[in-house]
Amino acid sequence: MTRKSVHSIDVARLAGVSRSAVSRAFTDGASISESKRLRIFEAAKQLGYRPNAIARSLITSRSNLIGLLLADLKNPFYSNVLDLLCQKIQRSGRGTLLFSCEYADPETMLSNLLSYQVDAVLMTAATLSAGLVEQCERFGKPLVVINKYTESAGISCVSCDNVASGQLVAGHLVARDSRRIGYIAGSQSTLSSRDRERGFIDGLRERGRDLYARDVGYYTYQGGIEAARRVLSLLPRPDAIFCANDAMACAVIDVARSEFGIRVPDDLGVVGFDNNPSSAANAYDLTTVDQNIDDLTTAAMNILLSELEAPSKGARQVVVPGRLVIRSSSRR
Amino acid sequence: MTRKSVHSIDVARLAGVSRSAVSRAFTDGASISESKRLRIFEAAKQLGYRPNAIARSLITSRSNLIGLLLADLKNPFYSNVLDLLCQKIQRSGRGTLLFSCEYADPETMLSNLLSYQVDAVLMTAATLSAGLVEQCERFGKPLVVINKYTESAGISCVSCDNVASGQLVAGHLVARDSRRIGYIAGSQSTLSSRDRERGFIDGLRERGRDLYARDVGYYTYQGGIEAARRVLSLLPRPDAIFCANDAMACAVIDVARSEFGIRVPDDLGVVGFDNNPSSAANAYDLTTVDQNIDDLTTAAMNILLSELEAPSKGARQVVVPGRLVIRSSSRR
DNA sequence: CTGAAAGCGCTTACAG
DNA sequence: CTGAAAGCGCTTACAG
Repeated sequence: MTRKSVHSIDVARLAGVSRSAVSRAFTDGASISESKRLRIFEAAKQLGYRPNAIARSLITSRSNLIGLLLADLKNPFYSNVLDLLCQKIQRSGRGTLLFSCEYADPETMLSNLLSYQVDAVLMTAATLSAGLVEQCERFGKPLVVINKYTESAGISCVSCDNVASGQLVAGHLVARDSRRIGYIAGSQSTLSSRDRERGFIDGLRERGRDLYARDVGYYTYQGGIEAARRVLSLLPRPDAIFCANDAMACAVIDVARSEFGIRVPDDLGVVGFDNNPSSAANAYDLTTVDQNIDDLTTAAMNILLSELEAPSKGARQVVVPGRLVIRSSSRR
Repeated sequence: MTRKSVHSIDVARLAGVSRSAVSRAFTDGASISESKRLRIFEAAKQLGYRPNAIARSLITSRSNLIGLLLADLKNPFYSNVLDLLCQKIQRSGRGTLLFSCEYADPETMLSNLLSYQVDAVLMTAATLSAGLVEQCERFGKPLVVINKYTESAGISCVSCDNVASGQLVAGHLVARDSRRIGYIAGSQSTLSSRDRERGFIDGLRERGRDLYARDVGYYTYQGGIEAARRVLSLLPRPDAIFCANDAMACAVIDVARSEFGIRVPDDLGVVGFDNNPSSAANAYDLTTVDQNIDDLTTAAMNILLSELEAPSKGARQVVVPGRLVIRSSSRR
């Protein structure tokens, strides 16, 4: 049953040509007569032949594979990023080799990726260790990082303009005349949360306000629940809270309504970050910052592709503006 | 800068052995003395060598890659499935080659997968066409389908027990004494939605009830909104609605509360399917059926791995029971 | 246990 | 445009 698989030589015989010709028929821009190419395609179709991408990779030293290093796929932000990246990689005629850093060492996963000779690496997981960067450099593979950057390093990275987005939110909350304004951070260690906070605080200061309260929710719904309980226990109560992501913002709304009897937005304005699809649902109708994932992933792919064509152009940094989406959770 | 990459011959020279020995050092169970293996590892580490997985694949005709054919990654159910599969594939010492069928022809994507000589194929996307099955068979690659099965075909598939789960929900709603019970289907064409409906209706009948209303929401929040508007306009109104997934169930709750002033669960019990993380949030606190994704993906991997060890055992079908998670959206 | 040699399936200068 | 030949980096009988 497991029939012997078909190779270029089989196609060559059937079409009455050489293996070289078969190879050329499947190579864009190779010099081969149109009639011969057609004859070969005919034979190939009849036999169900497609070139072995593994053998091709070995000889051309281009695998046409992009390596992805991800984590936290339960978070809709990351799964949406993956979705778009995967589609864009496909559209470029390549394939996606995926490794998750959840419960796995990022350097080992990168090493796996590189052993498959991926042409380039995209990552959103893990903080950018020196080892990761060095490994990519040693293999001469372009590395593009999405939304997880270090301040240092000459690494190409694409991220949302977290500082400016924080400022946007500050402007919005001041405009609605919130007085006691809180911030719930994602985690202390991520630059994205710190940048959002920095922009937010700067934005408040510029408008003559100070941060009234601050807590940490670790980017999770449950963490948000606990932070919300602490922050909403303050007296006088905050009248607006900005959260570093949507999951925590939804938690704040839930705690406010069900445990404190606080009306949202009347007594409390709430703003999130990410614009997750579910944040738009009526029950939350959450004001949030859209990170423009489509632009983010397009920018990442553009860097990657141009780096593949002409390597070593040096690192590029792209910052994509965030878009404030005002919904009823912060109306007044 | 792009330093010449290091190959087994370089390691061999440094360690003073043959290339064969280097290869054996990196092959589990190959006969090589322990001292030599250590010496080789030493040299390899010094040079930063790892065997080229592409070359290895070519010669062994095993790529250690599992091909995934997915779609609808925006749906948390599928992104959670991907997350678990990817981790389990990694843990088996393999890698994940991912293609999305969103806006792409499934047969072409499968062909891409096969051109990379994946050892097996897992799919949740697309309905199982004859072409897909035939292609896998011709290449002698095991194929396991998750939650998208046809009634025919001798294909290994793993799915939630949709019929029994529908019955569970029926039992629950009758027990809470709902009288006018509705069902909102996912789509007519998916067997999963039809099976849930069949089990549900059977379960109602067994308890002497009939379905009071029925509509279709295409598995989306927006589709659920529209279906909810129609179903909730019926007079007398339904007093319970079972939806084929959580997104539609949340839509029903939102429409009931904000457009009809209906109290959930007091005036209307709502039950979903999937147990998405966000369905547990206070605002919905949704009763739902958990598909046990962890069991589902484990079962799929088990079939795959045993098929890789001893091919052609014939198709296996695994049905994983669903678990009814009762929350406040259906309490009385 | 060990090394020399053949070969995995392809592509690509090279010479015509 | 075309084919014969070399070679991509590895693994694995084979003989010792």
